[in-house]
Amino acid sequence: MTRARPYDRDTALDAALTVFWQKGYHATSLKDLEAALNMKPGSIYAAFSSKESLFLSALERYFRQNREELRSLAEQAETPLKGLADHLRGIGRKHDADPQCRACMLIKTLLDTTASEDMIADTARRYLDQIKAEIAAAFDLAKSRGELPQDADSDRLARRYQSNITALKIEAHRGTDKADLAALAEDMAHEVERLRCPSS
Amino acid sequence: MTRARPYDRDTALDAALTVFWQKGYHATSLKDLEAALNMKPGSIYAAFSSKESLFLSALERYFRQNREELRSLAEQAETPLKGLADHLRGIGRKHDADPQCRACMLIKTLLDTTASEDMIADTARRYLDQIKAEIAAAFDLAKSRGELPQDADSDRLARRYQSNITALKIEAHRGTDKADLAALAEDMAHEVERLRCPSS
DNA sequence: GGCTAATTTGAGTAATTGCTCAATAGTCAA
DNA sequence: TTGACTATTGAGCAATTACTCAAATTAGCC
Repeated sequence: MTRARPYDRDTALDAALTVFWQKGYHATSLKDLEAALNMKPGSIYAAFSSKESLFLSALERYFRQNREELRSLAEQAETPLKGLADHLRGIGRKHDADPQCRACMLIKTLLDTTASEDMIADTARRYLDQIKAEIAAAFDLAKSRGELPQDADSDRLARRYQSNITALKIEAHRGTDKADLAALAEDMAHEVERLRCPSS
Repeated sequence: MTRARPYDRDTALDAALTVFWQKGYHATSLKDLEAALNMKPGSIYAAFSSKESLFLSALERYFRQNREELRSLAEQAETPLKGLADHLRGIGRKHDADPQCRACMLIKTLLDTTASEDMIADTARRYLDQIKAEIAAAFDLAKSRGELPQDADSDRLARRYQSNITALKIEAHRGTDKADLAALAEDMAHEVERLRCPSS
């Protein structure tokens, strides 16, 4: 019996993320993971210690990707506010092939996690807070550029904005059709753009 | 050994709903249910046939309660739009004892459900659609009373409104503190009230 | 080629899963 | 009191769970 090619950590983590995203932490069995990672139980445990630890590593990968996406979007945007508005439109337009992977993985994790898995829920919460901070930074930038009034409350706006993303992704997961989803995203984007200072 | 008092269906369903709400469908074991319902496995299966069927019955109960709450709120409201806005404020104010039971059970179910449990996911989707229809009816009423412009799109407004409720409840589940949650709810409520016809 | 260290393997672990059913306990009309 | 009927019991089932480890396989170095 020949031995399989040594695993590649990132490839394995991506595969794990996909399964966990599709089925959720509890509903994903080691058998599922063995199939997805193409690794036998022993290898999985040698590499990742436990199912929980593997999940946390996959979740971290998801978080990093999302944060990076958000940052690069902020950099490329014409103005901070337009960047935020267009990001919403982008989510509304995107229709992932897999309908099970449309909701935000962090939110899904938060709702799927029991009191007996503090570690996981706390991690998801921390990541969500960090993303909210990124959003708040974008609103701050908009303020410093005069795109938003000086007395605008960045944290409050960020919370509202993140709520919109959460809801929009859940709506996509729910199966809302393309046109309706785009309309919802447009409503949200419009709300962001209405914040703009008349003078700017 | 004395026999336990015969079970009361609604009491049992409420208990089941609580556990399922706290832990989710997958993470809830029959042992958990036995303890919560104070029934032995045999009795549970005699009464509810299967874990899935018990879950569906509990979910239906949750749905009926929510629908009723929404309807009675619509009836009592000063005006339809004010009723909808105040409902959001109410959710923002409410701080349930159990932080695991703050997110909407239908959304939680939708995200927790794998492809292998179509029945459950589809049921949750149907219930969500019915609730959306109730909201749309409230917006329609607002139109017929001149509170909303005649060209307002009730379905679109309803989708947006339901998204707000989803996000608000998830934010509560996340553990956002009272003041911030209330502020978020106020933002959402304000958005509803801004729809009002200037003439009304 | 031969040696060593590092990986992978997969049968097997104990514990838990959802669930069954023969035995038991209670109820109530006759 | 009896006996027929219903509801409850809980030990126990096969299947699955997360996980382990001694043996097998490989790669890297001399």
